[in-house]
Amino acid sequence: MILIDYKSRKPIYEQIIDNIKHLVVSGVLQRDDQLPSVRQLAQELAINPNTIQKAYAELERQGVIYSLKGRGSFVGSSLQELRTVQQKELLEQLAALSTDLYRLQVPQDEVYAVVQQVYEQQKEDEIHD
Amino acid sequence: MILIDYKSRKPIYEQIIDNIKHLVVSGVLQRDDQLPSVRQLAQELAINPNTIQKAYAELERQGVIYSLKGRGSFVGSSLQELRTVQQKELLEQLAALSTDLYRLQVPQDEVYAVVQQVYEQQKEDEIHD
DNA sequence: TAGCTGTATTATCTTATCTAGTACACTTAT
DNA sequence: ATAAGTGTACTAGATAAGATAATACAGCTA
Repeated sequence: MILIDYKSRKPIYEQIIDNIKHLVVSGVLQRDDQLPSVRQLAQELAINPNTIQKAYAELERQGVIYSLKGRGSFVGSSLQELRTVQQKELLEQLAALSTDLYRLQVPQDEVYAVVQQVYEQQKEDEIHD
Repeated sequence: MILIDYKSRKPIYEQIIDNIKHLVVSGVLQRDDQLPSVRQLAQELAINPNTIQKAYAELERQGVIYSLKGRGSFVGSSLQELRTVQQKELLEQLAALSTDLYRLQVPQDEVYAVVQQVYEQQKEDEIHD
C-alpha cells in the first residue's frame, strides 16, 4: 500500500505524505476512510512512530486528513478536491519549467512533442494493465 | 553578476553552480573567460571561501569550468555545449512532469495552453527589454 | 620576493531528519 | 470498570548536510 525508498534524498515523512495523497487522488482511499494508525504504519514500514506522526500532522494541516483522539485518522478530502489542488500545483510547475525551456531556446514544437509522446505512452500502458 | 538568496532552501553552493551555468548559457561568460577567484567571490558574496571552492569543484567535475593552480578558474564549456546538456535535462524534467499531469488527468490541450501562454509572454517581455 | 592563485585539512556550529523512550488523554470493546 | 487501542506531546540523542573558521601548502606571475 505504501512504499518507502530509504535511499532517496527525499525525507521519509515527505514520501509518506506524497504516497497517501496519491492513494486519495487515485481513488484507493475515499473520504472518511480510516488510515492505518500511527503505531501500526510505523511497524509495517519499520520506521519510528514519530515520523508517521509528523507526516499525519502535515496532512492534517493541509486538510487531506483529519484525526480524532482515541479514534484514529481519516481521509478528509475528496478525490475531486485534492485532484484539483494538485492539478493546480502541477500546472504552476509546468509554467516555471516552460520559462526555463524558452530561455534555453527549446522550440515550442519540441516541448509539445515530448508531452505528446508521454501522453501516448501512458495511454498504451493503461491498456496493458 | 551573481546573486544569492540566503533564505532559500537550496544550498548556497548549488545556487552558485546554477548561477554560473546561467551566465555561460546566456553568453555573458565565454569559453576561457576567467572567473572570479575563490577568495574574491567569497568576499563579494560575504560567504566562506570553502563554499565557493565546493561550487567550483563541482563545476569542474561537470566540465563547465577548469582550474589551474596559481592561475585561476576559467570557463571550459562553450555556450552551445552547455546549452545542449541543459536542454536535455529540462526535457527529462518535462517528461517526468508530463507523466504526473497525465496521471492527474490534466487534458493535453490544457498542458499545451500553459506552454503556449508562457512562450508568448516571454516573447513579449523580450521586446520590452 | 611578494602577492596573487587553487587546493587540502581540521575543527566547530547549525539545522533537518530520524530514532528512542515515556507520558497523557480519549475512545471502544469486553 | 478495565484493557487495549487510538492521537498527541515532550525530551533526549544520533546522524548527516551545509556552512563557517583558521591554517597550510603548492604553483604562477609581476
